Amino acid sequence: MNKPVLGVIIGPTAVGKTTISIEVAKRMDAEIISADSIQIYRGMDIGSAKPTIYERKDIPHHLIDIVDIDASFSVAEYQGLAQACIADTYSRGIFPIVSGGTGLYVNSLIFPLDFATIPADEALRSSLNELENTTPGALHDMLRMLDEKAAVRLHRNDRKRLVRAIEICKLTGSTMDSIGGDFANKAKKEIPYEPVIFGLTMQREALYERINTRVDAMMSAGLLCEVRRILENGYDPQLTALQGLGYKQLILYLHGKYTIEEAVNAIKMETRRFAKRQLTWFKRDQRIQWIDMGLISQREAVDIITDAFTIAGR
RNA sequence: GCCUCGGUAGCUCAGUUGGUAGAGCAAGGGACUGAAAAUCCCUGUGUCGGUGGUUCAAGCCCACUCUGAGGCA
Repeated sequence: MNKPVLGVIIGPTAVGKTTISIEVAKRMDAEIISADSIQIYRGMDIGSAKPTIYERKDIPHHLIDIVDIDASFSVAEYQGLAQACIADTYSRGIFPIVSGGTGLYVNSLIFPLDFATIPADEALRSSLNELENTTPGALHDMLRMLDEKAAVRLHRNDRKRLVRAIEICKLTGSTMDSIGGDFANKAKKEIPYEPVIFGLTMQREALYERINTRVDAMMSAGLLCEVRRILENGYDPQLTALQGLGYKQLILYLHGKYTIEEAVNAIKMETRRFAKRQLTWFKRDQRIQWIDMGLISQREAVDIITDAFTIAGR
């Protein structure tokens, strides 16, 4: 029995996913499901490079503007919403295209990942962080007692993951292994669709050039006003959402920690590094068919992807 | 024209009494299961401005030379 096809378009920031995805969707009367951890936030438009209302008017886009900036959100929630969204498009006879650059969000759909059902426990988290501050290495030692295998896998400095692992162990009394699957998919679980994945890429130098240009464009489009407005609305600069590229650095500028030039340069630099990390993330998924956007035109890329999606979908 | 101080990694610089170099940042590589634009790990990068000389041995000493900054005239 054939599983329905899921179109997936991934790639580093600024490579041109938005345009390509929309063009492919137009040709196929498809709908787009965003896999972007910043575009989910209402009010973060310019800095997150959200497709504009105009770009979205012909093609329904899902999972953009779904929460407020101070909402707590997680991959697990994303996975649930996206799976429901995908199921809904199938039921309406529509082809779904997942498009985005947040590796973990994408993987939550194209790997059979089961996230532990334990929500965040802020009190536990802050006390664990406190403990690590006073006794460095304490978290790793603690996890070793609770879940030897998880402790081996995590570096002793990787605070966030150590905290999360301890959180799960403490609240369930069991280990990570017994709760979830893993990337290697040893459990041989299956996802309910057949992903056809295209990765957009480009020579590093060209990509970096595009990033620099795009950051300048964001500044002329009024990113600073957007950031100012967010702060005026009373949002705490410490919020996870506001650690996003462009927001974090402009907040530092507004707080007088940076000159405007320094802030803009920092945005460019950190965006380049982010793109590198995205590439590292996606590199290991052998199913991805890579398209070098430096070698072919946008139109050709759209042709290739549309054809592949269409043929697979038959 | 003279004097002084510089020229060492992509950048800013360190380099002991001569034993062919090292920090930070940048960069590259990697990890990633409910914060992921987050978090974390690893790694070099060299005609020491050039040419001669002294020396077993020169980034370091000497001469010449190119070049930058400042000062004096």
